[in-house]
Amino acid sequence: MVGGTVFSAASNLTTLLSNQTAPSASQPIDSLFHSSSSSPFFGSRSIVSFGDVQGGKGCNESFFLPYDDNGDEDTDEYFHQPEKKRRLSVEQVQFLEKSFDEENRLEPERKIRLAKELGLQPRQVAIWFQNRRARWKTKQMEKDYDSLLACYDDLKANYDDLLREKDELKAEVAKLTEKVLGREKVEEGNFEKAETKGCFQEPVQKSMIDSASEGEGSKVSIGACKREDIISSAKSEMFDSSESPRYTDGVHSALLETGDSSYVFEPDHSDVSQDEGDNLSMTLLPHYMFPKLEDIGYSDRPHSSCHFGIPEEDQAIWSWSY
DNA sequence: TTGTGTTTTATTGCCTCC
DNA sequence: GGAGGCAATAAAACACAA
Repeated sequence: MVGGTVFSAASNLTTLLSNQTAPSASQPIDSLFHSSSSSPFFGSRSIVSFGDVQGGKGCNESFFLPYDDNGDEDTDEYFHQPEKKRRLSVEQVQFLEKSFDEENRLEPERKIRLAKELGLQPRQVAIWFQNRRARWKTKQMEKDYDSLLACYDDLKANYDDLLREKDELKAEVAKLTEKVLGREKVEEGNFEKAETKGCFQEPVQKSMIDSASEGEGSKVSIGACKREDIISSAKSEMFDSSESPRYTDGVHSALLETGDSSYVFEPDHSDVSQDEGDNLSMTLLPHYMFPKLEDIGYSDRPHSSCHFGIPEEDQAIWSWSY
């Protein structure tokens, strides 16, 4: 990159020159880049001379040799040394962090101003912001990942509960059906007996059927009812029963209130590909199972909105905006 | 002291926008 | 076409265990 090359050359030169001189003597060189010399960060710690970066540890010390200490020899040495990276001072970084918190984008004027205040090259400030944005993004992705993982765990637990509940309901339906059929057989036997005896007359049969279909939620008197009627009555009895302890939460009652029992009685996909969890097929799951992330406390980023892609207008799965 | 992993600073190449 | 942003990467600086 052209700019980078120019900068490197310039900073190389200034570094070399500053290494030849005492810290205070480097200011005239700095002023080539910075018109202001009143910055608290300005002077020996700028791009041209990082004297005490990180408390003077590491090779920064070697970059800031004492003025009266074999200067000429080192001058030649450093003239042939490529530009080295130097870390910004704690104060500089703190200042930049504060500025980044205010606004993570740099307008040209702000960049110049910050550079002046910190005694850095504008390009250094720009690079710092760029790298800082990259770090922020990485952190944000980690956070997002954790949140999504938590969401997934919740959903999977919910899904497993529903599966278990569905199995229980199925078993109960089977049990009731069996019971009803048993009684039906007995009644059929009695009916045939009675019929052969001729003690059943038309009006009586009709009244039995009427009473059976009238009594929603009541005990169905099983006689000449059709098998389908009986089963459906049993089902409605089962679901209408206020004694049932299972539907106490909003989710389940909402499920039943829809009047759409397909969630419960739909063909059992889970039995076909029952690798639970791994085959957690979002498309098979009802809407209520997918809370918005905000609803579960995930609102870290103002513009983020992860809805897990569920039916609400068929939002795309996993897509959210920054 | 040294090897190794992590963090920070800087470069490069590509892309988008004006 | 130039400026600025980003991803990928290099390399220096740093931390730390052995």
